[in-house]
Amino acid sequence: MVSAKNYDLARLFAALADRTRLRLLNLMDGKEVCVCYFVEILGQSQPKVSRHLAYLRRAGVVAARREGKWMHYRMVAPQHDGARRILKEVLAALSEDGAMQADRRKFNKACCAPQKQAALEGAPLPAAVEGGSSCAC
Amino acid sequence: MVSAKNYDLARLFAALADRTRLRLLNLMDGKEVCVCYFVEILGQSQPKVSRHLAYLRRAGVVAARREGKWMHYRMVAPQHDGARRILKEVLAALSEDGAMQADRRKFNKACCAPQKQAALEGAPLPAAVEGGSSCAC
DNA sequence: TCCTCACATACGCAAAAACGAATATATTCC
DNA sequence: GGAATATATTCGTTTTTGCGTATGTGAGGA
Repeated sequence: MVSAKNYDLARLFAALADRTRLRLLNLMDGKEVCVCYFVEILGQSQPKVSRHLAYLRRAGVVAARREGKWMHYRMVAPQHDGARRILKEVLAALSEDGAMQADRRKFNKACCAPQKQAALEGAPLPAAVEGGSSCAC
Repeated sequence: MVSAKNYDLARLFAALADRTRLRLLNLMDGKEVCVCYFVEILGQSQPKVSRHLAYLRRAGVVAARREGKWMHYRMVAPQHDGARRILKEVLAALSEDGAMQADRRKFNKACCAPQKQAALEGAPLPAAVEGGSSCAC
């Protein structure tokens, strides 16, 4: 794929320059995830999560899809070669971070037994996105 | 080298989330550069350049060395494996950006004939840093 | 010692970002 | 149609960032 010229890297980094957004991206890695899961796993207020997702969407890093009452978010690979490579390294770095691993563990647990968490009763399960793997259960 | 645990990636990205700072890093790639060169090449005010260099220094991305009246800046490879890999991809991406290439060309021209630019008369030439290459003249 | 040069920092301001709280919107269910 | 649910957006405020301008600092030269 050919790189789009004049990609705004600074804008990409601004999107990455926030811990909450990095946590969201870490959870979205390889999966399409419902907002309610983000709220549950991060333990942050719904408006806060929603605002950060909107920021990522405006920066072109993620895309959203509606399914009934639920919204699913997934990462989108940038057209720009360099940006795509950077993002790949970012996700790799996140996967080695202790706090991010804790988020993933919590996510898997919730994903395997959503009925245990009142807020996730009936919510659509995260689904693997092309090239990614879903929950291990 | 072992990754330092709990590296603050968001902080790194904040340092990268500014076009002026990306231009500075692009020029510093593989070289140790005097502040006066930055000012000349970027065409920005000296306090502005100095402030952004200070920001990068506080973020641990660059280090400074005094030589008489002059200050030389160079990049420092982060201890953290992931951060180092990310930074490497960032520099690679920058090197493919049109505006960054223009900066580099201007830099090489000034470096080869500093006497042509009044502001660079007598200023110390950029020097290659370990693993980098200096000016091509 | 005083002046100049190269650079750093302080100050005041404007714009952007982040947040909690409240409210709006879209969809489903009854 | 009306209530309930999931999510988005707005509002007011506080914090952070970036900038121009002015000033401070350290080193070298006369």
